[in-house]
This record gives sequence, structure tokens and C-alpha cells, in this order.
Amino acid sequence: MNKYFTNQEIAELLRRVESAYEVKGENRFKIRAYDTAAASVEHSTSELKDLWDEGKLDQVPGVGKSIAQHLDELFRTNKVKHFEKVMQGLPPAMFALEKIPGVGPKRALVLAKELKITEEKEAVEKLKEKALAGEVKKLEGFGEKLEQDLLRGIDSYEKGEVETKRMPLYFANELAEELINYLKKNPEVVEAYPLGSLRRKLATVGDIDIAVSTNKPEEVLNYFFKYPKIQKVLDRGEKDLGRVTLQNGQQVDIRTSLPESFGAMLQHFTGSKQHNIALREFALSKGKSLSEYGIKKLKTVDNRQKPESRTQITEQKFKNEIDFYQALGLDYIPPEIREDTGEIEASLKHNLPNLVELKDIKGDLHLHSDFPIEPSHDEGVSSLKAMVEMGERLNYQYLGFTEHNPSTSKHKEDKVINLLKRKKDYFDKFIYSYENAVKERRNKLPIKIFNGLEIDIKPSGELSIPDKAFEFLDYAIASVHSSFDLNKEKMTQRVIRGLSHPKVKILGHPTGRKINEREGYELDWEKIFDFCLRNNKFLEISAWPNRLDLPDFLVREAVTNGVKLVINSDSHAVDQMDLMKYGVAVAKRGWAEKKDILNTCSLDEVERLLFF
DNA sequence: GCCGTTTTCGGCCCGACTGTTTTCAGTCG
Repeated sequence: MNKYFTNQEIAELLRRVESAYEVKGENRFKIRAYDTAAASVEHSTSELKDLWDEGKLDQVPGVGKSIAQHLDELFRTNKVKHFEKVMQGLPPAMFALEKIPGVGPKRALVLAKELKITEEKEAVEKLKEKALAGEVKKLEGFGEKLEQDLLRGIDSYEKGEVETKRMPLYFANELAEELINYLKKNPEVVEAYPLGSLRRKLATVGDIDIAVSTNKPEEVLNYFFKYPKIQKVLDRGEKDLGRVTLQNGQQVDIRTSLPESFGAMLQHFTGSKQHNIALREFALSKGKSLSEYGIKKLKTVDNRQKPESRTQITEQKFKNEIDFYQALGLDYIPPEIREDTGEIEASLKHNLPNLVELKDIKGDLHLHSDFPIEPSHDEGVSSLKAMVEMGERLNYQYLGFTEHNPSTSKHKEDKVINLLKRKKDYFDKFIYSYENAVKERRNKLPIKIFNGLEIDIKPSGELSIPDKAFEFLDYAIASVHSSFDLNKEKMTQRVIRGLSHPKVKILGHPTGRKINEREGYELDWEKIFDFCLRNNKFLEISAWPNRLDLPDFLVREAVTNGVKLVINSDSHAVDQMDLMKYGVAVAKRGWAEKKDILNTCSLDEVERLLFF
């Protein structure tokens, strides 16, 4: 039986080969090739094993003929002879020691060899003993300080700080927005933006970094250190960096830059790393060298020389990112798609997508009011009236209320039908009086209110309300809320059967993932996309902070395949309705344009698409 | 070992920090 190698395991294997090459003094570009391949495998949106099954390994960027051949051998025989040969003579312990902060392949090998630590298991523990016994500082190239650093590194490794959980985007964003609002109250702050994965709006965020443009960095830093929510100032030595922990323990860095060079700094620290590498390689081919300080123009592009010996004639500074990209002959690339997945090429050809924006959203089609429907899952807590008023404040043209179906374990069929009939009556009455009230106000059109339902798809694919009950609904969302462990094939059948009812228009939170809680179930996306296309069904992007589901990479695939999406908040309370922006962020990361999103359409179009 | 963004041969990102150094190596983001 062949082992199923996950992408994570394959990436780890490639990194080990990389380390082995590194300590054996292999050609540095070969080493880099393995690093690129490992990163690419790590970020790949498809499992490599599946791609291999389909004979599509060569589609993975950074995996060429040679590595593809090795992986083919891995999938067939569970091992790679060439890799084993490369790693011959190296103590396995070095691969464990590399995980300690401050220890790379070279130090790991010296430590393992000189201290006679061979086995991977307990390698870190043994190193700790030796370091405590003062044996590390005696080694050549090590000293007192490195030994202490090493012990600190081991400490944080043992505490699990090395691979800390990333926080959900929502959490990081709220924190950063509050801080940025505080910073902007200082007149010396010209601009302030989040950096890194927060600015690129990944579903999860590692660190919170903020960039500030100012002519008086020290004054701004002093102001920053007075932020009331700071627990402890960690670093105030350098004049362009401030580092603190907040009361909740979260570390926050701010970086300042003079306005004249803010653009390059913002670009550099926004990343992604892969995007920046690709961008710098592209720039180099045009005789330009990029850094966080600006763009250096190289007089002679003699790449056999080290960068410092190439003649530099100018270093250009940039106030903003638009000019920075333009200096390279590129259109401005929005942060959300800076992942080196084709954006540089598209930008060069002036072919970037015109990404959907929050202001394009004209309605929300997945809301839970407090109508007492005796549901299978959470009931909403806000009234229909309150949510409609919020919809008006958001300038929406339509709202769809899709409470969960009545519990089927508590109620007989008749009762379910009866509850849905009562919901329709209640909605009809509300709509009648609401529309009349708005007409009296005469200042604008009433919001169109749809009476929908979110229906569980049972493991068999059956829907959790009787067929007769559909006559009381305008449309329905179907979602999976149970039995997440069906295999890919059965789950795909289940979902397609669930979507087959003519009134079911939307697949709710399509993968069922919950960030930091559980992976989603697997679906055969080719089949799902095909079904949606042929039957006018929409895939939801749930803006709910710990769902963000569809995930960005599947949004991109859906968009590429022409499948239409709908961004919904899944609000259970009034104040959740403005979470829509997180769903829009996911859509942007998936290269979605306005035309790809159902709820950017006018009311007329939405009615045509939902009720045809 | 990968790749095609004026390249199928000849290129391959940039800078900061730290420690053990006397001109640099290793690590990190």
C-alpha cells in the first residue's frame, strides 16, 4: 500500500534535501531550486499526490523535470534513492536541530556531529543538556553568546512559540484598525497602513505590523508608546521601529518611514515574500535593483559580478506604491493578489483583474432573523425590522432572510410545513407595512426583502424540509452541517443532490472549514463547478470570520471556470452585517471581479437570476 | 535544478542583524 504523502510532508522532504545540499557545498542555485520547489509545494492549492495521479506534476511551478522524476519515484515506491544518497553520512539529528530558531543547516550539522547527537528523536533535548553543561561554547565558531542564544531558542521551541497559531483575519484587523485610528489622530502621522499578511488579507495573520509615514519618527514613536492598550514596550532603541505587546499579549510592531520613501517601504513589508522575490528578479532583468529603500538603477548589468560591484548610478525614492510599480513598467498590483501566482505577468500586459470592491455589494442574501422557527441550529438574535434598518444604512437594495430549517428531530413534517407557512405570513405582513412606511417617507425605495431558508443537506443528499414546504419560500441556501467525514465521492454526490432542487440556488459555506478548528471536507470541484454552471447555482463566499469559505484559492478556480459566486455575511445579529468586507477580501484574493459576484447585481438582475 | 518578464543558455533577490571575526559566515524575513 502506498503512503499518501501530504504537501506538507513533501515540502519537508525537499527542505531536508536542500539542507543536505547546503552542508555538502552544492551549487547554490541548485539549493535555491529546492527551496523554491518546497515553498511552491507548501503553497500549492492541489495535493501533489492528486496531481501526480492525473499526470500533472509539471504544473507545479518550481518543480521541473528532475524533481518531478524524484517525486514520481516517491509516490510509486515511498522513497527516493537519489535523496537517500544525498543525505548519506548526515546525522538525522541535524534535521531536528534545524527547527530551533538561530540554527540553520550548517550549525545543525556541526552541533550534531561534534556533540555526537545522531538520532532525530530527543535531539533537541540532548542539545539542551550539552548547552547547559557548557559544551557548545567550546566548539569552533561558537561562543558564550551563541550558547546562550541557543538555549533561549530551545526554550521558545519547547514552548511551541516557533509554530504559534496564526490568528483569524478578523481579530487582527479589528486590533490594527483601532490602533491605526489612534495613530492617525497625531498630526505628524501622514499615512498609516497595516503590513504583511494583514494588508494582503489572508484568512489568518501571523504578526501585526503597521507602517507609518511621517517626518518626525521619534515624535510618532513616543505617541505610539502612549497607546492605552499597551502592556509592555519591548523595543524603543531604534528610531524607525517600535515594538510592544498589547494587553491581550499580542505583539505589534510599527515601522516609520519618511514620506518621500514610504512607497518602497510599504511595498517591501507588504510582501508576499514570493511576490517580492519574483518582482526583484523581474526588475533585475531590466537593470534595476529593488529594496525597501527604493530602486537602484544599475549602469552595467553584469550579473557575474556581485551586486555591490555593479556600478550604481541612482537610487530613486517613491512616495507611494503606484509610482513604485510604474517605475518597473507595471500597473499597480493590489496587495490582495501579491502572491506570485501570475499577477506580475498580468500587470506587465495591463491585464490585471478589476477586483470587486465593498462598494459594489448591493445586498446580503444569507441572514438569520430572530423569527422563532425552532431551528436545527442557531437562531438569530435581531429582529427583521432591525436588520432591514441596518440594510438601509448599508445602502443595500435587497436582503435575503435564510433562517435555519426547523429541526427535523423535534418536529414532524406537518409541523415543519406549518412553521414555514407562519414564517411566510409573518414576512408578508412585515413587508407590506414596511413598504408602505417607506413610501410615506418618500425619500427612497424600500429594500426588497426575500423570504428564504438555509436548509441542511442530509448525508444522503436529501434536504431537511419536505418538498411541499418549498412553496412558502422565495429561494433557499443548502449547506452541510453534519457528517463531515464522508469521502470525496460521497460528499460530492451529497452536495450535488442537495443543490438539485430548483429553489435551491446557493451552496452555503461550501467547504465547511472552520479556521483554526477543522479542515473542510473534500469535494470534487470539477464536478461541482460543472454542475453549478449548467444549473445556474451560486457558490457562497461566507464572510463569517472563522469561515471565509470558499477559501481564496477555490474562489480563483471558480472564477477561472466561470462559476458565479455570492458574498454573504451569514449574520445572526445586526452588528454582524458589516462583516461583509471580509468576504469581499476573500473574493479579491481569488481574483474575482464585480461580474463574478451575484450580489453586485441590481435588484432586477438578482431577481432574474434567482427566480428564472 | 529551474526557467523563459528582450534568454532554450545563462542567468538566478535584498538587506539587516549577530557573533566571532580582522573581512566574513550564518541566519532570518
